[in-house]
Amino acid sequence: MGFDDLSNTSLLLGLGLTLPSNPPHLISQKPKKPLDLLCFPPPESEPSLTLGLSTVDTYPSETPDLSRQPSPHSAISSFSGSRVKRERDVSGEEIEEEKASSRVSDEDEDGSNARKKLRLTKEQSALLEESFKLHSTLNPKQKQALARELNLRPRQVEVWFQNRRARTKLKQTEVDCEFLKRCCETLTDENRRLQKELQELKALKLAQPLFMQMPAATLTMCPSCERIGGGAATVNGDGNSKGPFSMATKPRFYKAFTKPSAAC
DNA sequence: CACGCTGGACGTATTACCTCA
DNA sequence: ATTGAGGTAATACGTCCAGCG
Repeated sequence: MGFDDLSNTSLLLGLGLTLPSNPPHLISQKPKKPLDLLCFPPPESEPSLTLGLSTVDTYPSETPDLSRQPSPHSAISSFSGSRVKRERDVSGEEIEEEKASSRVSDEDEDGSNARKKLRLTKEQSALLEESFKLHSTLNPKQKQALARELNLRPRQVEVWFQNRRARTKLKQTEVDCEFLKRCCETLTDENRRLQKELQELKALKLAQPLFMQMPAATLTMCPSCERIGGGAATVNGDGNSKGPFSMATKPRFYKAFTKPSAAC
């Protein structure tokens, strides 16, 4: 995902309590470790500051729609009591599978124990990718089937999925980081511009005699926010509004809003 | 040949669940 | 019925390092 893709998305900046909003596949699973902090949206119901994209497709590989397919444990959870037994049975199969697999062995032909690097074929990689798109985690049956299909050991399939998850997450983190950096730059620029505007307005106010100041009715209003005079927000003598969320209650007649504030 | 990158493999920590005393 | 210990399995994470360009 490049930043070109982000151009069509709106930015969400929120501060407050977030209700648990775990994706379905996480709800159906047994609760595991706390989710990664970079997960969007934040899963914990604590006060949080979020900055994210409004599009749901932002993290396709991280939050695949697993609600339509069995998650690694949801398929087993309905068996509750026999869960471990079933998994152990499958693990037994795995051992047999590993013994039977002739493609890779822990030892080389010459008997040395050096770590031999497996190179997956294009077909194997493609099938694994395809499978990962469907579900980023595998239940034992799926792992078994995939391993059989690929002529690999289940352990290799498992490792591949582990690495794939980790590296997908890493990549996404880098993208998020880059995106947040850009947001930060933009907001810094905006802040600088507004500070400058404020200074100029103050200077203008001091320079003008009181009677020459424009009556409120002639002031230009920001067309997009239209907050002047609206609502219950009151403006004190300094132009500062009272109330927790009011802003931009002072008209901005400078520069005629050639560059309306992003806050509007 | 050296170097950096990619990705397969592994070790460890954590968590959940089960069995059993 | 409850509880705590021990065992097992799955996953995340960090790291190593072979192989490749």
